[in-house]
Amino acid sequence: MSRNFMRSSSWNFLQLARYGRTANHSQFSSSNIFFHLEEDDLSGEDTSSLADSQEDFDSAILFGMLRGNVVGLRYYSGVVNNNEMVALQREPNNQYDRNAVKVNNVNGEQVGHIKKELAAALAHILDQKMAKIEGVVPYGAQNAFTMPVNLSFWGRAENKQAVLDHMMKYGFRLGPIPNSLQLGHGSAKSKSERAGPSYRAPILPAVQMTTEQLKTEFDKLFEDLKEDDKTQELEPAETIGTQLLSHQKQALSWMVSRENTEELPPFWEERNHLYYNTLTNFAEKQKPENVRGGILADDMGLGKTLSVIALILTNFYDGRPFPTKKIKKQELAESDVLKSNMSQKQFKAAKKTELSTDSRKESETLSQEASSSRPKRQKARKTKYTYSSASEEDEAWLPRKVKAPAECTLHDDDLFANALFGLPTAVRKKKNKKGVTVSQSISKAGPEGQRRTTLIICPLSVLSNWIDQFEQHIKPEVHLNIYIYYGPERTKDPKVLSDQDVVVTTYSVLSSDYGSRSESPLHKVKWLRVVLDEGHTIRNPNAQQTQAVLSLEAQRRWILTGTPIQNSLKDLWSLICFLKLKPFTDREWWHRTIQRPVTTGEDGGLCRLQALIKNITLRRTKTSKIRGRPVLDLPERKVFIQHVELSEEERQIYESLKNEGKAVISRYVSEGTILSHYADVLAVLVRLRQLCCHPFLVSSALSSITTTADSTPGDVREKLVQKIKLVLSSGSDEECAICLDSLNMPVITYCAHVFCKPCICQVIQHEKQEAKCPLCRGSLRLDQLVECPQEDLDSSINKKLEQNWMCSTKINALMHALVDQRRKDATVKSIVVSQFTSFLSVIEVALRESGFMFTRLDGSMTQKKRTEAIQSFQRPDAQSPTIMLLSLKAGGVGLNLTAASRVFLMDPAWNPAAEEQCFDRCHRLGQTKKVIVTKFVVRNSVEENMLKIQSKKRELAAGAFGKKKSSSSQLKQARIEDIRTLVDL
DNA sequence: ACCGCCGGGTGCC
DNA sequence: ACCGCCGGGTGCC
Repeated sequence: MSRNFMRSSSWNFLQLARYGRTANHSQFSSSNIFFHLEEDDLSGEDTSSLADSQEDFDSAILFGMLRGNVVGLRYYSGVVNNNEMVALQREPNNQYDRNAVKVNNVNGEQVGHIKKELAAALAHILDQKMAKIEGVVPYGAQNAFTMPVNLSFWGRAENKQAVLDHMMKYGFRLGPIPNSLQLGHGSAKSKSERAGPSYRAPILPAVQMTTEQLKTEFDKLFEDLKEDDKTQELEPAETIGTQLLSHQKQALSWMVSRENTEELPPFWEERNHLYYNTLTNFAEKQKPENVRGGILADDMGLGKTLSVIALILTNFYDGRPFPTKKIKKQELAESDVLKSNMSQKQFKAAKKTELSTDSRKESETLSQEASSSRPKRQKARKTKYTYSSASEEDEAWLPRKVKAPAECTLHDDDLFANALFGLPTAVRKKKNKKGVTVSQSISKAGPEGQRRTTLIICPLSVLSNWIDQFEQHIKPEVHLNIYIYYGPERTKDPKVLSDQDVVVTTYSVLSSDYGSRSESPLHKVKWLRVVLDEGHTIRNPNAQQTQAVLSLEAQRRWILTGTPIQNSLKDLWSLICFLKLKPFTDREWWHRTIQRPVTTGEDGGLCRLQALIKNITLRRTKTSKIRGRPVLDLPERKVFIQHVELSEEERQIYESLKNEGKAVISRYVSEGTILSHYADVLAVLVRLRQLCCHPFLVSSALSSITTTADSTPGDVREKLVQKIKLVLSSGSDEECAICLDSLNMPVITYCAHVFCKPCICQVIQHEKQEAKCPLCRGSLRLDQLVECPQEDLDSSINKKLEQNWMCSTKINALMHALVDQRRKDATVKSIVVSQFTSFLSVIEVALRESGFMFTRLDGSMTQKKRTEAIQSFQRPDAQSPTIMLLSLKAGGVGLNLTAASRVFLMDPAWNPAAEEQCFDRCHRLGQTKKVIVTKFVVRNSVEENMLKIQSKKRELAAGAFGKKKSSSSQLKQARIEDIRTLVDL
């Protein structure tokens, strides 16, 4: 590898990691300790020349302040108040001055211009993004011609001097900082049970973790705000057939009140007939519209879906429930047939078809399956599913429930409308495509017009769950129209959608529709309500998916997520945008008023964030209590850390590899180049972690990564192959930056970024010659993508396994526990989790030897096989496997493995949250037994050091999102210390 | 703008 | 006076 390539590739590798931090969509999540350490490590590199123009002024410091003037006030309509924040915007095409800088108020209305002499100095700084300049008008807001403006200059520390010098050249000296102005598998079944080899019990006692250690940062935000007005309960509409739990009634009450509220949004006050924003000091006559929605951030398993279903039916229209009034029964039955919807059974059949197909392609013809197997007649049922097919489309847009005959009278329409809304209606004539004139009722009154449709957007994996739950919880006699907008036969007609009560679709369908904008019926409907299930999937503001969601038109907006803040405060911004919270939908105001104050630890910053989140979020954890009783009567859960000691042979191999790694790392440390050799450091650590599990895991293919040679094109390719293997085996959160899902057919780009093959191919196709890497904007070519030779990693393991099987300390400890458990109670099921799927393969051998029945779930399995594995494991019969081998990242959030009550975490994860989520797959609603989690950690190894660093990070985080960090050099030193800690240097 | 600047009108004291 | 001074016209970038 040439020096040059080494530099650029490693730079990109790092860049990828850093991007993961800033945009939270890299395969390395920021929770990954390594990459967390990255942060602004690249600040010294030539980042500015790269198109990485993301506004990451996260680590911005204040350079200084300057008083300037805003001129030309009389030409613009934008007004400001004293002390109001203003935004500066370059106007390079101004015909009078290429240096022009506009001054806008919070609403984006132009107030004036920066006086030209100053603008001449500022233009370069703004254009080169050397600093971000923020303005506040201190006084003189009422002036007719000019007004003063206090400008504060923010940027990366390394740009400070250049900015000061530049300003000086133009005769401006930045002043000091006035304190007051800082606002600113295939499943394998063994034969019969037999004893198998015996395993020793671990020598060291298991240590239980305290609940405090398990507490997440997000929950800390809610801690001192338990004295809420969110304890009111509301019984759901009678159309809901399920008895709601107390906390679900609270959720319902809170959601209904948020949808119907007339209160001002957070940080707004009414002051003498004007509406003031207390953060920006912006005021306007028009009342800022309240957010009719919010974030339901309950823990997984508390019933968010049920709460939303209850909301839809309870607050169906204008504070009223879904109508229960029966419309002529005959007509109803008739309409059901005419609409040819699927029966429940058929839907389930269709669902299986759906699951058998690769979820990513979303190409199965759900509706075709449905319509081909559709019966001629069927009984009325509780929930109607409307499917689009060519023959139905023309009629489907007719008013719900009643297919209006062509000669439909005004009277009938009125009846219909009244039954629906209890409101006066007007009737207008409309022609459908066939030219048959029918009548359609349109509600005249009501602030929401005729909107009545709720759009639910969810990941494909939970789509069927929504349908199941609608069926389960709505009384049989209630006829709610649900349209599943999915599959190639989905309607193109927005009218079909807007005549439903509920439309359910997936993020990927929405996103692909959005790609052909003019065609998307989803974007033409004025929705009553849009619900985002697993709403954190829109956390990357640059993703097309997010754009597709944000461009939906809706009055009531809800986000369901158990993890609103996954990595950083930034995750919240997309959510806030979706909720249309003024003024935060504009990135600048979000930064200035919330994000920066919090991250820099500014006074009151956290309080603001708390106030904001408290206002729009309802969050209960499984341990939350209502009137002193836990919201869910979940059996207790205990987490034990089981330390194990390596055997002498293992220790020998470990120490020799460790010393080898130490030598490499200490050389980098002394050269001061460690931070630019991350791939090497990572490789060392991965190998050590693998050794802690089983020596077979250490792939010889990875060991050559540190060798440096001259690069031929073949070499470059080989390096890329090694890099992708490293990424795939590192156990870090492998996520595709495009689909934000776990990697499917991973490929690595020439610039060393890893994506799903289908995802990146789509990008290349779409952008043709111009295609650029979504992460670093490096050029992309189809023929330069390198795939991971999948067979390599696994086959080498399989060969070793076939040839000479051997045990390991961890396998010994696991098998001891499993055998012991089987002796005590053979019905207890266990989940065995590892980040290394190859380790799962090794464990398989041990399980077979001891006659355990097991199944396996990992990321390489098709959706169909996954479902089979889950179903067989969840079955209560005696033939059902008692052990599930699970790869840490496999399966979506909804994965339900409640059949298990024991979890064995074979190796510590970088991300404690990933561990937590894994435990929750069995510790959730439906779990009847006490759950015991065992984390195996090898004494005196990287694993133990990983735990040390994790807890050290937790302490450092102190405030929810980490206060002002130390200087960049201190940070770098800290990272180096972390690496040294990991290898005992 | 109750300013600054511009350019025309004007011109002893 | 190729000045000074006066007062009207005028006004972002």
